[in-house]
Amino acid sequence: MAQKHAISPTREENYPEWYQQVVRAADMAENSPVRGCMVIKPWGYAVWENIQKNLDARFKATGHVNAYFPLFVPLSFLQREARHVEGFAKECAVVTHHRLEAGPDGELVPAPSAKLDEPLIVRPTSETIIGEMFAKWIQSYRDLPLLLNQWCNIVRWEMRTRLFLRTTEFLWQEGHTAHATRQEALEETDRMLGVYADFAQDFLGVPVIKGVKTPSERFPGAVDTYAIEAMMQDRKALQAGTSHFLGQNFSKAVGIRFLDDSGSEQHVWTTSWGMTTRMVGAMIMTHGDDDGVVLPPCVAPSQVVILPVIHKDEVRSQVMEYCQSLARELAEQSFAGQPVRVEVDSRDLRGGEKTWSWIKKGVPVRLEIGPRDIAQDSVFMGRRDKGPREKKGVPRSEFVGGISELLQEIQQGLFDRARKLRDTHSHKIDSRQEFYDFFTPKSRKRPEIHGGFAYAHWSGDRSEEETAKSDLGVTIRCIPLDSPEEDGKCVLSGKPSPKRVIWAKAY
RNA sequence: CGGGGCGUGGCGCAGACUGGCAGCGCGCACGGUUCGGGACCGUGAGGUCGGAGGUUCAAAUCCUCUCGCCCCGACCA
Repeated sequence: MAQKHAISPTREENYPEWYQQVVRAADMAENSPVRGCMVIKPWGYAVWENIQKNLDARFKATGHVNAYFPLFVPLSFLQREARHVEGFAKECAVVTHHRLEAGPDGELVPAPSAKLDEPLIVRPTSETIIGEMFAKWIQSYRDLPLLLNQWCNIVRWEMRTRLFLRTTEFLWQEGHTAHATRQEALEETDRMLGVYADFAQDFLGVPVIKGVKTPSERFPGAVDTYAIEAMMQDRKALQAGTSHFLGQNFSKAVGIRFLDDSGSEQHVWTTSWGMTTRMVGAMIMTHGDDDGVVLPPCVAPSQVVILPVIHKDEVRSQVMEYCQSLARELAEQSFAGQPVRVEVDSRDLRGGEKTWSWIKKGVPVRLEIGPRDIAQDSVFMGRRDKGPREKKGVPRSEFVGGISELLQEIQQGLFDRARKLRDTHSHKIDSRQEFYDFFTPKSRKRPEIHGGFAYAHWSGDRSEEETAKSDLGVTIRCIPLDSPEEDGKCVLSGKPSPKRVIWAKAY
């Protein structure tokens, strides 16, 4: 008896629970014995590795190089930038001792004699420690720009966590750059925002909007925070990457000075930018369906999985040989500049179960190969962007020759579908009543999927943001960079406004 | 930190009100029948019921204390 869907509940029934079940069914990650920390399992980690590989190439192509800085930051470093401390102090893990010993009850306790003179914090971000090194390395305008990136883990002691979307420890990259002029630093901030947007859209098929954050949503210590915002299938916004223009805030706090070409002392202008394992969650919530994860081909660890159909031992070697040669032939093809990634699944599992395991993992293309297909020199193909039973036979040579186009078609199709969903649920809103209606679910007890992106005017007043947040749980996600200047009135206060901003419920 | 809920084989749960041999479904192992499909039948392995103390002839169940986790809120990539 076939189930209707592989994932229960469906997105419609209970979106947050659907998400958890999808991650689980795809075997991508699970909660660990450590509070708020996840274990990323091989399939999930392979996705992250592909993200890393592609992003890293984009960083290199824009002139950045990788380096590595310590996991620990002296407490006093954090304190140097006033707003920075304020923002991060309440979520810092602190190391106070360097040795354990048996306590009165025989249990291990931190040794009083091994108390650190100055506590260390586990980095929640690395501006201060990297800035400290920058100050040593930068003397002259000839040392600039300095364009570094590091791949590492971060700890932020959040109250509530969810796999990939928000975990106490997470993986990310953080770019840190120093420039001679304000203009150069602004250009860098914008360039990296562009890199993130292109990556999200072209690689992960996640449509994003580039924008600047309001002061209340700004990175602690930044002059301006830019972000890319995406809409998930529950119509909530997810911040998918940030690029900060830090001005001279950190260079003044840490003392990063140089002599310019006229011999006068200046402070450098810095930027920082980051993207995290949250992107895996963003991708899942953008493309996933009621049968599980749907992976865009670019990021899929395996783009094609071959499922040998063997129901008699006599055909085993023939079928396996055909599958192996097909796999080799496919791997000689290329997609997005790389060899097609193919896997032959020879696990000792029942056919249906095996097929469904790959559906739940989100592999773009499945090929079922049995004696019948071999006789016709064809493949029996299923696509993850179509229904699980919507399969068809294709002549082998035609399939192999067209694999690159097929993967491209799936990649593009997923992006288009996601953009359509976002556009369908994005509206210009001009009255307070309409605004409240848009963000109020019909059923209060069990809120249905509702709302979306409201393009509405905002006067720039903080109190209006607070009203929207306390009344509706809605915040300004960003002030879109590409939206035109347009005189209007704030949808909440009626005060004059120069531009529409995006309001939404957010993760 | 405020409000709710839950800890029972690997996973999901029942049993608790009214104390009486620790159960069910899934998964797992083996055998068989099937199989271009998430099949079925049979057999089997696996639990000191989160922990400590108490009441009792007898505690998963009642009482006291304690630890942990999840959900809703505030915080957030």
